[in-house]
Amino acid sequence: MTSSVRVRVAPSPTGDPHVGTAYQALFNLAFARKHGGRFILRIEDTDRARSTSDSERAILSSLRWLGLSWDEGPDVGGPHAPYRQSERLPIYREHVERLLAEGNAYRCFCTKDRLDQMRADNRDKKVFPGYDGKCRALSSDESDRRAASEEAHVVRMKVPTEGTCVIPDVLRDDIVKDWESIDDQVVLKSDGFPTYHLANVVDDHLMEITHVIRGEEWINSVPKHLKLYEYFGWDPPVFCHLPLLRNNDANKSKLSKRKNPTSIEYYRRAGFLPEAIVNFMGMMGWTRAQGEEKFTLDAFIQNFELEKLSLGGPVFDVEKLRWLNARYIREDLDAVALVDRLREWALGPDYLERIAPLAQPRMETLSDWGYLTAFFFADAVPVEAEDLLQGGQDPKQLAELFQIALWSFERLERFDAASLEGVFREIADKRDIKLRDLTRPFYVALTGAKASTPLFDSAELLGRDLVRTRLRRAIELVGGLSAKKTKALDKEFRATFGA
RNA sequence: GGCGCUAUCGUCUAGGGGACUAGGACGGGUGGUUCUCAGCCAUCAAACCGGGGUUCGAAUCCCCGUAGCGCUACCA
Repeated sequence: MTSSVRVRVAPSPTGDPHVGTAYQALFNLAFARKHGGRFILRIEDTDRARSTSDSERAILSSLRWLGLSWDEGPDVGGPHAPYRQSERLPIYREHVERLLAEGNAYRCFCTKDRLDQMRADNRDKKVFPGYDGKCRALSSDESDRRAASEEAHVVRMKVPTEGTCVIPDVLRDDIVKDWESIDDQVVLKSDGFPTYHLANVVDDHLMEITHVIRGEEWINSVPKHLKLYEYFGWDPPVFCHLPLLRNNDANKSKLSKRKNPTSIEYYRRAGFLPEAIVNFMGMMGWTRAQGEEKFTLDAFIQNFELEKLSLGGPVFDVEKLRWLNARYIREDLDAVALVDRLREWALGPDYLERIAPLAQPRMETLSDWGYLTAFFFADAVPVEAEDLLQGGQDPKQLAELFQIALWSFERLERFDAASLEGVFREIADKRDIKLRDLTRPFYVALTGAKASTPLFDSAELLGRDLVRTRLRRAIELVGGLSAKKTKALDKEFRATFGA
């Protein structure tokens, strides 16, 4: 019947490579391989403000490191290139024109203020806060005239105002939603870029995607997508919405970097093996009844059955990952292979030669290398609260300083020594603390030692993820920050350090 | 607030009307092995969210609650 299976993972390059992306990539890949189909990587960089090429590079390299390889993608090409949405703008434009011409979409000239006001009102009235359709009523003459005079506008698709829509899903019973609860979605932004919904549908069709396997957060958007398929006269793909990975906190909220390391890069730096990570992600979905939990990617693919996935959002439990990782180290590597892995990981010349200049001035003998640089090769570093508080620091204030630094680091475009120094100088200035008094506890938090290699350079080499994890741990060590306190501090931070 | 999804040990899960005294794994406890530790072995504690139905029989099907999550953007 249908042509062969084609699936895709479509990350948005707006941050660190997320384990959730890898999780979805794994399930898509397994489904494709199981059915002899193709697995495609598409970059959804339609958010001009947030997308970066650094992020795209990092995502590609992380997925490749995990061994989740794709058959078509921006780097390897394929019959439906380009695979980067920012390079497909004319295609989207053309489809938007068609929607407009056929009366299935309209230009909307409403201002942000008006929309905000409208949503606030609707929310107060406790009704669905969607777009009220003001510009839907515009005559085509007026719409054309205003567009011709270059008045800023978006294009919205028309969504029915009554009746119901059925969302089919491989893993659930049909989901029924009232059209009334669905917005006239913006499909083309005022900057000429498409929104996710339009670009996604157009590309999935053009790239002949047969099964859309993606995160649960998209379920509520399916009606809009189905409508677009209908407007274009296309057959929709099969939908399958995967549960979202969760934090190990009280509420089990959607996995977020505020609470957990979510960057694949962190796990790499912390010394996890790619095959263990992939195995672990495979375990989150189902396990064989009495069976072995350690399995290769090939075995996972052999036994893969999309329909058997369990739907409760799994907690990403690093403890269990550690256990699995330990088994891979013990059971799958001999001494030679282990040394190879270590070299690949951090004991190769690239990393060592960057550390060397920092350690060298402080070495009396070669053997000093060990204690001077140990923290570069660690995940967590052994620190006690009293080490952090030496010099009579107030624990609460110190926790705040760590947190402020953490937030400042997140805003940094480049995580390099110069930028880091800038952050510390700014904090010292704004908080009226001498730079050396400010930095002292950071040495301890990051290196586990009172004296060590220079802070800014060391932090750069450590990288964002390890720095973040160690600072977060330091905050906990000195007593933590309550949710309330964090909120207040965040407000103060935005006020003093700029929004 | 509205709408949607989900619900088995602390965690990942098995289970799809009787085989459930609810199984496995992580983590935890105890004991053994070992020069220490890790490992390994043995062993213990630990769950069907609540309430109603349906049925001879329900973790499994239905309904109602509750809770968690998600969506509710010119972010994806």
